[in-house]
Formats: sequence, structure tokens, C-alpha cells
Amino acid sequence: MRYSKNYKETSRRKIVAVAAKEFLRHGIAGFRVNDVMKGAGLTQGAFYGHFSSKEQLVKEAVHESSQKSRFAQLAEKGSTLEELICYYLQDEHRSHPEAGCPAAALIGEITRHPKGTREALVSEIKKMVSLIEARLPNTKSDTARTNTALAIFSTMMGAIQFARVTTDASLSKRILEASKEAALAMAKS
Amino acid sequence: MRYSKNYKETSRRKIVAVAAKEFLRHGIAGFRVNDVMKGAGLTQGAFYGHFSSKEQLVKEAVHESSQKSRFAQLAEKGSTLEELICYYLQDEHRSHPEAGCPAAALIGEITRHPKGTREALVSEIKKMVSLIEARLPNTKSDTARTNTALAIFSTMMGAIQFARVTTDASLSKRILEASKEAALAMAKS
DNA sequence: TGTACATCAGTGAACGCGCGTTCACTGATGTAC
DNA sequence: TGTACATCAGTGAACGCGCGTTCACTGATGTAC
Repeated sequence: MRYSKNYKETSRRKIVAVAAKEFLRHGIAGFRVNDVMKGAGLTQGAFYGHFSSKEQLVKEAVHESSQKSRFAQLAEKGSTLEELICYYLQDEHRSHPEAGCPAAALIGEITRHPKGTREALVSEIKKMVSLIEARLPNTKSDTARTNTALAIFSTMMGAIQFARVTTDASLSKRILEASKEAALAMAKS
Repeated sequence: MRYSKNYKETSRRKIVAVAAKEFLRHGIAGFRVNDVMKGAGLTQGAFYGHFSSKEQLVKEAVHESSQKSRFAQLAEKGSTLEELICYYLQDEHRSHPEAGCPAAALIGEITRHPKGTREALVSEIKKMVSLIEARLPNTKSDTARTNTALAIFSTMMGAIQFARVTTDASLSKRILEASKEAALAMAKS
């Protein structure tokens, strides 16, 4: 070993971490391999020693961005469903996609990507849905709880995108508030 | 006048109509000016006699795609809210974005576009929200009805995107069904 | 212990392709006289 | 009525830039003996 055991692995992790932030901010087509490498303290030529293509990086960064998202962190800490919903439909999440839900940032674009990339995102979404489902009251059947979790997630993801596209700050806030109320109602029913 | 009065106007309309279908299918970055011109029976050079840039075409096509969407057509026909929700969260809409809701297809990508383009989409979304609001029961205050309409729209838009990204057909169906139920419940409450 | 050689993460210039945009030109139609 | 000229929608080749990807090279570190 010419370099310490983890030398290359450390570089790779840096690349993935930078990419995850970049594509949440700028989208997949919108972020540059070049910028990611600069962000990781490397030059663009080194990229292909780590990944076979930009697409492969995207696949890995989807996983990374999901794990590092505030939502996942809060869930791990043991937050309640109400806390999760309030976090998700909040101004801070709206204004900071780079630490936010990858589905909200990428779902439209990634739908037109290769199957493997789509499945990487879907797999992360399923985890979020499970985290919601596990926090739903036990008064219903498993099927009903899964359905409610799917609907809550759809509402939250749609709402944050809607709030993000709007240039009108008060409308943006209202979308989040109204959807929060609706999601909380679903959570309690 | 060398050509009939509406000659150029007709070409322009064809371009916008083709563009509207193209970007619902492939996204904004994903459709080519060249292909749109071919689809309109013209060559690429003629484009700049009609529009100053691709961005300007996008702005106009957003309006067009909204007007021609099945949702708008159904609403004009006088469909009930239940019918609108059932249409939106349905397999046909899921599988045919090119005749579907422009917000569902473009919202993520367009958030990173210039203000004018974003506002073009937001303006169309507002119309859809109004169509929903106008069909809500009169038992609540105007404020409450607007809020419910915003939440219903968020749920529908989030759900169809979620259903589209999934490669698993039965999960896709389930997302639509579960969200339909949730949206209908909001509509009635 | 010292010297020659192998390995390999990273460098940075260059390549190549796609695609938005430009531009000189065409051909059809109308107007002037 | 006929001829020269103006207008203008459209043509299609070419331009130029951005960006993913390739490649010959470097320099640091380890191994052989």
C-alpha cells in the first residue's frame, strides 16, 4: 500500500458527499462533475478513478443525501410523526433543499433517468414512508396504515415543491401551513 | 402581405403546441428546439423568427399545456371535484404526462429557472387551485376553503409524481388509490 | 542501508458531442410605375 | 399588362460553448534484493 488503507476511500466519500449537496441544490443535469471534484479538493480527471460515470455517482449520492437528510436524522433521534411533519413542512426545509428531502428535489427529473437510478430514489422514499407508517396509531389495519403513510408522504412532497416554486413568500407559507394541517389530520384519523 | 394574414401566427401556434407536449414528456432540458421545429413541420433556423430564446418558448408553452390539459378540459365541461380528483389520480394520467398536468411534470425543474418562467407555472397552478376551491362545499370560510384546495392540489401533484417514478406497477397503483382516498376525504370535510 | 523498479491516486490538457443560436441565402408573393 | 424591386417566412450549414469523458503524465510511496 502506497497510501494509507483508506486514502482512496476517503476521497470517494468526499466526492459523494459534495455531489449529494450539489444535486439537491441544482438538480442532476444542473450540477457539474467538475464542480463536485473541486468541492472535494480534487481535479476532474480523478473522477473516473472512482466512478464509471456521472450517472453512477448520482445513484450513490441519492443514498447519501437520504441518509444525511434532516428528516432521517430526526427519525433516528426518535421524533414523533407530528414533529416529522412539522419539520418537513417548514420554512427552513423549504429554503434549504441541500439538507432536505432528495425526493422533493429530484423526483421529476429522476423519473426520466435509467431504471437503476430511479430505483435508488424509490428505495429511499420507501424508507421515509416506513418511518411515517411506524408512527401511525395502531387503531387501523396494516394496509390502512401503509395507505395513510403513502398519502401523507405525497402531500408533504407535493407541498414543499409547490412552496419552493412560488416567488410569493406569503403564498409559500400558506401552502406549507395548509398542507401541514391536512397531513396532521391524516396522521390522527 | 405576402402570405395570408395568419400564416406566421399559425406556424407559431404549431411550435408552441408541439413544445408543450415535448416538455411534458422529456422535461425542459430534455426537449430540443430542433425536434420541436421538426414536429411543427419546419427547420430549426425558423425558430428565432418566432421566439427570442428557448426560455421564452417554455414560458408560452407552460400556458398552452395548462389550457390543453385534460384537467382544465374536464373543469370547463363542469365536472365535479370528485371527478377531477379521480381523473388526476388515475392510471391514464400517470401514464400520459404529455396530456397531463404541467405542474406535475415540471415543478422541480422549473424552480431553478428564471423568475418569469416560474411565475408562468405558478399562475397556471393558481388557476387549478381555484377550480378546486370553487367546487368545495360552502360550509367553511373562504380562507379554510383556499387552504383545503392548496392541500388537495399538493397531495395530488405529489402523488402522481411518486406514482410515476416507481417502476413497480402495483405500488404505483396503490399510491394513487391511497392519495385519492385522502384527497376525497379533504374535499368532503 | 541504498538503489532500481512497480504501483497507483491524482493532474490537467484535450477531445468530442450535443444543442442553442446565428447568418447568408432562397423563393414566393406583393407593390410601384 | 409587364418588369424591376421590396418584403419576409423559412432553409440549412456553421458557429460556439459547456460539459462529460479520456489519456499521457507526475510524484509519492512501497517492495525487491
